[in-house]
Amino acid sequence: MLISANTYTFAGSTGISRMAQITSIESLVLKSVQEIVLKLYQTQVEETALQIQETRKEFEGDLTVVVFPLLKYSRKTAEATATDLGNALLSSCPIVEKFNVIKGFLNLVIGREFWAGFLQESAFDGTFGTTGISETSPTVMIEYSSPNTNKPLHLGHIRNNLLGYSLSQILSANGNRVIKVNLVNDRGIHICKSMLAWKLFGNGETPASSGKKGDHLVGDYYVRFDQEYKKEMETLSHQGMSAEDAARKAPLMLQAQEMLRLWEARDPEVLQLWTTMNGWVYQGFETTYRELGVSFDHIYYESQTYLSGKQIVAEGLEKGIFEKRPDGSVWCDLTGDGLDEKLLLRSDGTSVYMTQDIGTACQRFAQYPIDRHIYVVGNEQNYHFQVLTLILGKLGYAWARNIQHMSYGMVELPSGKMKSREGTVVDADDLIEEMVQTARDMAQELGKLDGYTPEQARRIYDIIGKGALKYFILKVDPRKNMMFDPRESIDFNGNTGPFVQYSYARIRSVLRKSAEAGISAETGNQVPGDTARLLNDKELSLTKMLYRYPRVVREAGNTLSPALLANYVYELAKEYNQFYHDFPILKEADQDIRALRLALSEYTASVIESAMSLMGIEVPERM
RNA sequence: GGUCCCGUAGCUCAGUUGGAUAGAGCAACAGCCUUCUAAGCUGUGGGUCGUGGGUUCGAUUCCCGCCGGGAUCACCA
Repeated sequence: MLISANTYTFAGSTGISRMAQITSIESLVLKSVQEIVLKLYQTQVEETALQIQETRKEFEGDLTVVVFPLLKYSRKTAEATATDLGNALLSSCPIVEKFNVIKGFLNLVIGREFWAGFLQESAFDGTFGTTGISETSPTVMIEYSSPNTNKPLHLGHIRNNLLGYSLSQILSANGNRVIKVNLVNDRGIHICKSMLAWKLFGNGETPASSGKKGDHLVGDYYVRFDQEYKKEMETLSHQGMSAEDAARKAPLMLQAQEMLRLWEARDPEVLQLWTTMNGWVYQGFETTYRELGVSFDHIYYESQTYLSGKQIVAEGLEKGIFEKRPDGSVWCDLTGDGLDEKLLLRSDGTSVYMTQDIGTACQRFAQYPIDRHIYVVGNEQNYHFQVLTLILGKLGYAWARNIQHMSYGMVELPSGKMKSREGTVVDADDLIEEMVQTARDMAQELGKLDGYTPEQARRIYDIIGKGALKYFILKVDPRKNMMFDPRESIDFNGNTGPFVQYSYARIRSVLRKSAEAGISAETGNQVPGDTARLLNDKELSLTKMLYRYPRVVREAGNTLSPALLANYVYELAKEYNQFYHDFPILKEADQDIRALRLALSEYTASVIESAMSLMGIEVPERM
């Protein structure tokens, strides 16, 4: 459809050349093998039946053809088959320089000319590895963040936001038109709880009067409600009431429910309070979003969309897709799909979470030409999204199949699970500040930024602290639960964001010095004509790693996994650091070799910057 | 109880559509700064891939059972 699986553009938008549009070496070899098998064994094999993979490090070669599946056609031993194939490839496939056979594995060495050509023809300018938008680019809506307005954001939200933003970047880089949306849950009983507590115990406190960040202030009253509510329940049970009754009949709970009724009846006083307190929260959220570097193209509020699902449910009821019970509640029977029955409207006619999501989905697909809709929501809601798509399908919406739940795992702490009410959450703002603080302490201890103005230094602490946090979270496979150990997250060595950033900063330093010395323009580094001859082993393996980048970007898009980029960029930085350690760059006497190393350095920096930006991580010029 | 997810080094994690002797980081120990940033580089030790079967040329990967952990099945969102 959009891009064929095996091709991509070497050069950016400009450099059209003989190699500008080339097929990857894998598909090239694949085709050759197909032809050879047809010729030698008179058999037409499917591409999927052929196995070509990257050669493992401990063997010589770049690509490996696994010949076991071909033995039934060749009717020879694995070694003989592999050797036949190898010889045939040598003559038919010019990029194959030599081969070796170990057991049933045919290891192919790709010639140096190919790698040199790759370096010469590619535009390492930030577009490398990415696919631009075209006429036929699909539109992808991606919902993430989706906070409640009764408490500040915590570590769990951070994972959601970082994933959501990174996925938008990755999908954009894969030639999609991405629309980032946020659905703010700004109404409901939990919102009323903090409103009520503020009204009863707040004494008119405002963010301005107390100096508190708005979302934190409101969150404090949410906690306060819970404390006071518990006290009431205790009193009631001392008076002989059952725990269940106490929970239901505590005055605070009744008052909160009354407040929700008034809100739905658009009581002016309640609406006023609601508008004011939500306003505080939004200001707080805005700050946190800005600090995290995430953004949205459109923000939906549940207060504006929660009614829209009711109409659709009513229509479904008429068509007999749903059923009404004697008490007036409306249900969807999913027992035929192996699930339970699902409530869609309460007996009092009010809507539930599912009703709202049905409504917003319909609204969005009507409003935008969406080809695909991704919800970045925790795996605790797997059931919800399974039901949502099923119901939309039953309602006859063909686009229901274009809905995808990007289900990510929970963040756990060494102390166990995070629970808002028990105060065991890691607050988002606190965490960000701590990481930036740590970056500062460490930089000062190492004397890294001597000579920088305080503003410049602060900017860099910011980049490093946030880089550490983002990388720590994004490097884990999003589908899996992850452990967040604060002590470990603050480590800036090894497989961490700062390690990658440091590698970048060091390259930039070399490039600055080379520009100062007039050796080359900072962006004008080009590999020399006889690169194929000059490349040493380390430079060659660095080149091969750069070559892999476009594939990694695609794979990250296909699997919706920023972790692939993190793993890749870490490997790349490690590879470069070894090269940097082992070979002089500016001090290299041979001008051609020096030019080659400068170019490789610049290309590496460019790919690091690109990969990191797809994760929403900035890189510093110095650190 | 039904459905679903997870189990890889002491800890945190990688491990491509099934492929060769299962890899990193942290932690521990030992080296490398008169040379482009040592937030770096190099080396050592560390594993019955939870467990028992099955599928096949080959299983950490696919299927089944069991053990252990988690999520969910609300007139909460």
